[in-house]
Amino acid sequence: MNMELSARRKPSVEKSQRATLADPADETAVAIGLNAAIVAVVDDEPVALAVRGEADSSGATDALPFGPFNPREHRTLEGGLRSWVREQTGLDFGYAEQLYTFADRGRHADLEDRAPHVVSIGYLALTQASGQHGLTNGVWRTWYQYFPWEDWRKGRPEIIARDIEQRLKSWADRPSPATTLQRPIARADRVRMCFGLDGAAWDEEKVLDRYELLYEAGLVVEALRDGRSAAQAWSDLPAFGSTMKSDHRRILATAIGRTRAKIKYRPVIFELMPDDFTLYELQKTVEAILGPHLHKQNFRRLVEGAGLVEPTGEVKTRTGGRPAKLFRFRREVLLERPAPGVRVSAPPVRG
Amino acid sequence: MNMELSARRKPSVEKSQRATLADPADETAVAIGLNAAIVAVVDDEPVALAVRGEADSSGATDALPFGPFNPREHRTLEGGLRSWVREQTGLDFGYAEQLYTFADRGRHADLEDRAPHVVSIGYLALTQASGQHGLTNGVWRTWYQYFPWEDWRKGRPEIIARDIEQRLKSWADRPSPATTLQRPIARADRVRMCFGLDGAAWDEEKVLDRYELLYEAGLVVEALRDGRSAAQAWSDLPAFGSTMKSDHRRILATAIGRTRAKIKYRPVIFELMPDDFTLYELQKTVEAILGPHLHKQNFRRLVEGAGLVEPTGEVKTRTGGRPAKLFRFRREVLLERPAPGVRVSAPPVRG
DNA sequence: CCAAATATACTCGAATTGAGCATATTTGGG
DNA sequence: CCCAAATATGCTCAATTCGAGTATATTTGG
Repeated sequence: MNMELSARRKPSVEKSQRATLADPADETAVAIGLNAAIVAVVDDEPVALAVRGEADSSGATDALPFGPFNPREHRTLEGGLRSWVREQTGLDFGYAEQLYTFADRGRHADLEDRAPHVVSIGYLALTQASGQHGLTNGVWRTWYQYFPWEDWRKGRPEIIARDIEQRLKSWADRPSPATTLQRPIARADRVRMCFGLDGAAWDEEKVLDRYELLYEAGLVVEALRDGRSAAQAWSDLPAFGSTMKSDHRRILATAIGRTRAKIKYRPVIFELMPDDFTLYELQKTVEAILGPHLHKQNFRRLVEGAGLVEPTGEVKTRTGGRPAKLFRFRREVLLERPAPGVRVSAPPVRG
Repeated sequence: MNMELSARRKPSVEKSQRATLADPADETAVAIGLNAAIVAVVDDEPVALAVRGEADSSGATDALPFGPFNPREHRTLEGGLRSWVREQTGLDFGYAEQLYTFADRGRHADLEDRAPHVVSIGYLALTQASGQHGLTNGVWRTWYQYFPWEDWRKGRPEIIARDIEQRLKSWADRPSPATTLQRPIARADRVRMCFGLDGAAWDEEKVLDRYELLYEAGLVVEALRDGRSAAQAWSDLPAFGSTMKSDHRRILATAIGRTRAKIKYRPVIFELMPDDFTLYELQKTVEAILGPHLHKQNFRRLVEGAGLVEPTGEVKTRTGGRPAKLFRFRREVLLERPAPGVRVSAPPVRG
């Protein structure tokens, strides 16, 4: 969020609107990387598709499927992304949306002005992991391998109290190098809000905020790799989740946060489901994404009442109890409500 | 949303991860344009900052402040954007967020493979129009100059029934060139949902969807400029709002939609307000953004009850009636609630 | 046939929301 | 000075939604 670097050159308004955009070989030329965070749910576990790349300077080998955008070959950004993913993993996914465009990575290298200028565009894709897709390469990895502090399925994850809380608080107490004018919320408050400490509520959507806080505090190895000064202040750090190549873990954090937010107001949860499913299977999938447990009876009332599903007439018998009716996504809901989604409000979990 | 173009070249996974990203002078090099949709509210009218550029092929002269991202000069994308805006307009804005990265523009030209490969990153900025800012260039233009169908302040705008509805419906009845497999929602349903026709509810957030529908149907002049076939099927078209250079109107549509959505769950409305304000002034600003009218007493209950504001102790006397208490934004709300915003639910306006 | 497990139906009080009525305090005109 | 008009503010009330619990139905496995 800091800016202001160059008032050195001052082209006129007209010049800026005419000149440089026309010649991609000049100093404003950059390469664009397309990156796919492909999300699925396998056995009630939220996963993302990772490929193995070469080890980079930090030793990271996991990467998201990615490749450069080539405007000669790719008609659209999303089309280019699909080509790369198909080529690298054999997967054809259905739903995709753009997440964010990152250009700030490798700041350390950038300052020395010899790094390639690469801009990353992150995408979120949702798919069914099992089924007809011909996955030829890549492996489904649980989210929590990269973000153990996001795993609230068995209550507050230990790593927060054991490894994170004290370090972040001590980082918050260190004087901030930048003036606080540009940063309206104090570090200590950000720590408290992001991680639900000292009575604040845990917000499962703030995945990116939490990752960036750990990055700023130098607690994830990417910070060390990028030469952030905060990272050098620690010694004997435990691992704060597996790392990934480049800024891929940041992109995955963005994807997880977006997924958690989006299923609440768009029926994208069904991208992760088979055609027919029981309401409890649907609930388990929602809980895999969101974390905390929902009230079963109310979930059913919610999802049926909103017209999101309709019974197929079949039942699934091997449930271990009374057979469950099978449902399918009711597509007509898209024509009826402006923002149909699984409007669950998880009970506030506080710390 | 169509894709799949090239399976011509098939580099291996390893090659794709190593080669091209490193050399920005190769065929994957593109120029990045930074574009700012700067939003304010002037006299209860929602406005955006426009600059005058040279007329392009369609005769458009209005543009958003913009300029190329230069990775040597600009440390971050947002920093580059702020430099360009300051240089072109003299304005320093506070709040900014990234909107979307567009690369599909000028499809016609792209096919002939001689257009520069430019990727546009759109940003939304919110600011107070009046006040200390030294605006040296550029002019505040009402949103509705570019999007007259979005102006519901006096009920449903005439242009929908007079110029849009029939044309869109006749376009929807024409056979679609692409197979419908990729496009799960039929044209007629999209028309109905986007514009709130035939009993569907008007959703003020779908600004981009509406613009893109008009673009696909060839009803905005950008479609003609880009050589879209649908645009050539019409004769004697009335003007569907003022056009803008390049894809700037699309970016502005994205900005308006995002602003309308965001004030409901983040306290960004206060970026548009002076420090002290009455609750009715706040309500008028919200209504300038969202359109329909809110229930005054409930708005007050909502905004006070949510802890978004606190009284300053002063009153504003020249209201034409009983003096109104002055309020200010209560920043502490950021530390209390995960998603504080003006959670207004406008009454469903149907057509 | 029964216990355990699961699915499904229904109830009930609390909280939120939509809408309107009532009261308070100004200004401006006779 | 008094009153009507205009605006601000306080309060009520019914409808709806929400969180949580109880009750019933239908299976499987011993």
